[in-house]
Amino acid sequence: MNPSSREHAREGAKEGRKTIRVVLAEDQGMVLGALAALLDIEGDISVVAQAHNGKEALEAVLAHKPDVFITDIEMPHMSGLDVAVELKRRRTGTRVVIVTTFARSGYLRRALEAGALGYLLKDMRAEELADAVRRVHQGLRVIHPELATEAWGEMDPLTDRERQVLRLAGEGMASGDIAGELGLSDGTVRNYLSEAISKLGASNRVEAARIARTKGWL
Amino acid sequence: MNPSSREHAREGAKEGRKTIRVVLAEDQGMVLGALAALLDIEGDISVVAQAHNGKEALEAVLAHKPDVFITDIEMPHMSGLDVAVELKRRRTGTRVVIVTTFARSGYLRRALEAGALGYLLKDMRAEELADAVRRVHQGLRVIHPELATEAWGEMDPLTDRERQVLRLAGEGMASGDIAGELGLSDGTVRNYLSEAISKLGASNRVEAARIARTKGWL
DNA sequence: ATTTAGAGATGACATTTGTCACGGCCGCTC
DNA sequence: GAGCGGCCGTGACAAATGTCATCTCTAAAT
Repeated sequence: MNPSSREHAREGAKEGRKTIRVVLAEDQGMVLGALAALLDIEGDISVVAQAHNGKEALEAVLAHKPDVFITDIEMPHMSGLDVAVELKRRRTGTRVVIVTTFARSGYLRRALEAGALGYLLKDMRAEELADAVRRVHQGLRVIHPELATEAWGEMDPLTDRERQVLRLAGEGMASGDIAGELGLSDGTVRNYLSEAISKLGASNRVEAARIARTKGWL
Repeated sequence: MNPSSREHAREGAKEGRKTIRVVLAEDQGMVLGALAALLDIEGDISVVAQAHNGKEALEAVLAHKPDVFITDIEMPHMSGLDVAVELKRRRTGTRVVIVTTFARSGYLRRALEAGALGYLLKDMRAEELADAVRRVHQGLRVIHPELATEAWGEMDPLTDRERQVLRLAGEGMASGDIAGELGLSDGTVRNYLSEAISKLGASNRVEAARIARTKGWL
């Protein structure tokens, strides 16, 4: 926030061997633009493309081959995690930094499995972002401190069906409707819900859905 | 209101225009810093203070007497709407711009009642923010286009009790627990819920809570 | 080959939830 | 003063929900 300490000379914007090329993805246009502005202030970082959703993001990364790809998780069309998985599969050398609102163990685990090097929360100080980008660019891992420590193991105990049923129940659908939607019997749906409620230590479907949601399992 | 305290008549801006002094409030540190960076790029806008929550924001506005106050809604301690209400009560001349994720009619209505001149959504293009600030500074009203049109009347049909009960029910609490929490009878709680469900055209408490939440009535 | 686990189902049962009809008590307004 | 609407309660009833035991079938793991 002090523009006076800008001793990075502008001498070699192009030939300067050290500019880190970045692609940014974030669905909220205002935040996207603001983050780009924030990073562009830094002399050694250059935002080469911005994307408003997962599909655009994937295309942008493949087209520009940036050093670092910074992405939100919850976006239309394709989540940031999905994009990370796809990039890992394609073996692009791009390092991935996840920037999200949610401190959910499930998200962090999936991010690391997808090969992301950075996982940061949006309530971090803005000044630390550029530094995190530099660290990740060097191949270092940067995890938000509150998440890095802890026994953030807590595996998801739900089976696919349980998760599926619980998600619909959390939206307010009745057991019968869920059964119809998934082609199951009414009793089966109630069984799955009962199991999920018990596994999560809840006392009804709504609380169970709430718990699963906050853990990032839904 | 004619505050002639123009001691800050710095002429850093190339044009003859005086700089617009802004206080920013937003709970996510990264977004806060990024928006500040975005605005500081503009020659005629200067961010004089940043706040991470409602209480800080109120103090900052009272201390700095900015031309424009830009704030998120959902923040710890005090919501942006609460701050706006308090500023109106104290008759500070500061113009208020709400910047939020949520396109909820209830929020918009309350913002306008609180005297806010701007109501913008975060998925707007970032470039438009500075322009909105300038417009609001001139006393013009700037409402996000998608909200400005439409029959965004849709008054909240819920009574205080119904809202209160529905909020707890939406968290997963059982009727009996809600009754205990609010010092009511079990049957009364069920009556309120039944009323709310009927008013909102839902078919159960969960759906009712979901509907109320998306409308900004909860 | 045997065990284990997920998916799917049924029937029975107790509890919770949603609805309705009907009271009462306030405070406001016409 | 009568009427209205919010608030609070009761009792009764139907429907939805949650729990349990028990059963089949299939695909993996030991």
